[in-house]
Amino acid sequence: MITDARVLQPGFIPREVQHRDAEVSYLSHTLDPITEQTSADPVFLHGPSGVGKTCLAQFTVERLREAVVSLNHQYVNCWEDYTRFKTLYRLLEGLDKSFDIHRQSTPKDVLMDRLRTYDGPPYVIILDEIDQLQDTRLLYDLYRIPQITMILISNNEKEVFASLDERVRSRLNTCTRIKFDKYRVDELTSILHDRVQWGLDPDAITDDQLRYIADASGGDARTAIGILRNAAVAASSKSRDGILSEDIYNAVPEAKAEIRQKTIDKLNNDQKTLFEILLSRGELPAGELYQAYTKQAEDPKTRRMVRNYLSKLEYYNLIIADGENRGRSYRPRG
DNA sequence: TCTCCACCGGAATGCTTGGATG
DNA sequence: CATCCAAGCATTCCGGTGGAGA
Repeated sequence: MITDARVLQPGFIPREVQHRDAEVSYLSHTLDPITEQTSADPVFLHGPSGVGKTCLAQFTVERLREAVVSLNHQYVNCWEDYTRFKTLYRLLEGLDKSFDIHRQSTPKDVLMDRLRTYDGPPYVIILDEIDQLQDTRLLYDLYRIPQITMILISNNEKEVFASLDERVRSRLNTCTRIKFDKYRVDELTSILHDRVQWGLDPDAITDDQLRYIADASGGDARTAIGILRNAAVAASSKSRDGILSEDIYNAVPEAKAEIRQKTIDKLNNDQKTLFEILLSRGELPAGELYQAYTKQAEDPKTRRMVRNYLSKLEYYNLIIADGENRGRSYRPRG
């Protein structure tokens, strides 16, 4: 029944992007100078998760590559590579210039120097989840490298700009910003329909079932495709040639749990402890949470460090922080 | 309305780690 | 092998904030 599993994978880049015509043409237009072998101004893509920001950026760069004779490009997820070193390392990797860098610190800033001396064709870099970068001056440094064109992606426009260093902000304030809204149910349905066409037997699933999935995913394409994948896998493991509604009902919580589990796996022990306390006890004021944590953790960290952990958990959408200052309390999400 | 204080989060400083270097 | 050094994590210090209670 599954004819091509790749199109149901999270990182798959489709050959056509649907319902984002305006965004695609806006982005391509901004990147136009690259076809003349010069770099373009930075672009900032923002909007909630699962609305096609990453997909569209990669898709557009892919298309640009077909039109331009020579062009280097690289995608970096700043959630995973959030330090200056790791980000720079990835960027050099994209130019095949990282071969002799093996450790976390060759002399002071060799990586940046090497990037600065790059004088090849235009280098288009996609920096995803830039709000996770701990050193935002990196953006300023990259901005000043003439060959580099930056596509910046983030969920939260305001927070990013608030956290930026003054010099970066004044530069990026004027750059092109493209806002992405959540997909509507009919849009998601047709996106799913497209994936089915490439990845499943045509009769495996009905339009009504696709619409149900689209509705259940809350406008998030990643979740929707995850649900479709799980339902398809469940059906084919039972050697059926079509997806039953039952497969879909089961796949909804499964897919959501999968996405959540992926982020939980990235937590360290202290962060997990905090999250588990909130899961078992529900909402807690900050003080009580810290007390519970010190009892449970074998080597409790300081209050300040715990605040860092909690803000990380909040960013990961695992917990919700209510209230300001003195009255703040934390509770698990969902 | 004023004062207190729990809590937030920025910044400076300290500690640990592990590849590089002689 | 000993030493060096910056990354990365953690602690310390501290000003800011807003709700509770006098």
